[in-house]
Amino acid sequence: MSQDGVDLNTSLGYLLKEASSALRVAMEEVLRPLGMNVTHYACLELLAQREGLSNSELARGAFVTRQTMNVLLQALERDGEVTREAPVGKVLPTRLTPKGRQNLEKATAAVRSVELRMLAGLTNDEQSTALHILRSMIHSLRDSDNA
Amino acid sequence: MSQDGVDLNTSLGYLLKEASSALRVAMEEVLRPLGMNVTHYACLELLAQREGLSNSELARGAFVTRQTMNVLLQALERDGEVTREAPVGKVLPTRLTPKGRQNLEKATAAVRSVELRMLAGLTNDEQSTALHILRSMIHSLRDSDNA
DNA sequence: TGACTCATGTCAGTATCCTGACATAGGTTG
DNA sequence: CAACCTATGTCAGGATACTGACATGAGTCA
Repeated sequence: MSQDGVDLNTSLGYLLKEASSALRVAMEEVLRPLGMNVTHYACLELLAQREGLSNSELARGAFVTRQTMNVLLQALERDGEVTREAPVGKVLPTRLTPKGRQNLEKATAAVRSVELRMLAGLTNDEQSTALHILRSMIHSLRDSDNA
Repeated sequence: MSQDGVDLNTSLGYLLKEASSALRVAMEEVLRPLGMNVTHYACLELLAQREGLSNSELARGAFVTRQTMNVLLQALERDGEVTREAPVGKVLPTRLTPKGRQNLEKATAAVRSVELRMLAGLTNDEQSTALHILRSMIHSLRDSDNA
């Protein structure tokens, strides 16, 4: 262990990864008792906010590939949490079932408690500043993605 | 695609994941031509900042398991980027070779350019605020990790 | 209308990382 | 000193996500 505070603690990139990792661990922790993982939860949350998203759209929103999201959706459909009925062309719009919506509710509560814990030491001003900063970072990184 | 800006964009947790994902993608992009990935780079950077770190310490610093870091270190040792000589008890301190240090230099430059791009739209004040905010989040999440 | 381009859903194969388990070294406590 | 507990390095096995590739539907342009 030796020391704990080194130069790396002044790197925004490293801290970003560390924070994201800590958040992921905390979320997995509260979602495991509910039989969910982060991708599973993200998928349901996305569907709750925008009904009828396609497989590809969900994949982008959850930061996984189409293939990964596809196997997840197959499992969710098998478990009766979502339905994928009428193909619009080649696109398969997905919708939450009552069961899926119910599962999501418990998960949302669990995840919200984690978010509140994460924001505990921050003022409202700091929170909105954080939103602004993160949006700026994302925008700057995406812009020259193809550089 | 339909709309792009939804309610999810006000969730700090989601934006954190999005930013981290974008940063990871951008880093992988610039590291690939150098024959590195993010974990590989993180390992070398950690060793440059603190000589003689053990496998477990490196794993924690790079946010992977001991096993994953171990196979990476074996590969790095085989390629002559690091050395693991005198076992202190059971601990195997790792050190950078000149070759490893040289590879790291190029990688650091590449990664720094990504970080600068990420911070392009932010003032100095915003950057230090971001450091403060991320540290607070990490601290709050870690505190009750065993809850 | 026909050719072209792009995005989608899906299949197969592979790489990557993690979980579980074990023996061992170090430190602590009685 | 001995018994415990923790942390380390390592091995095997399995889960998870990704890359590559294919055929199909939608939109565009001549």
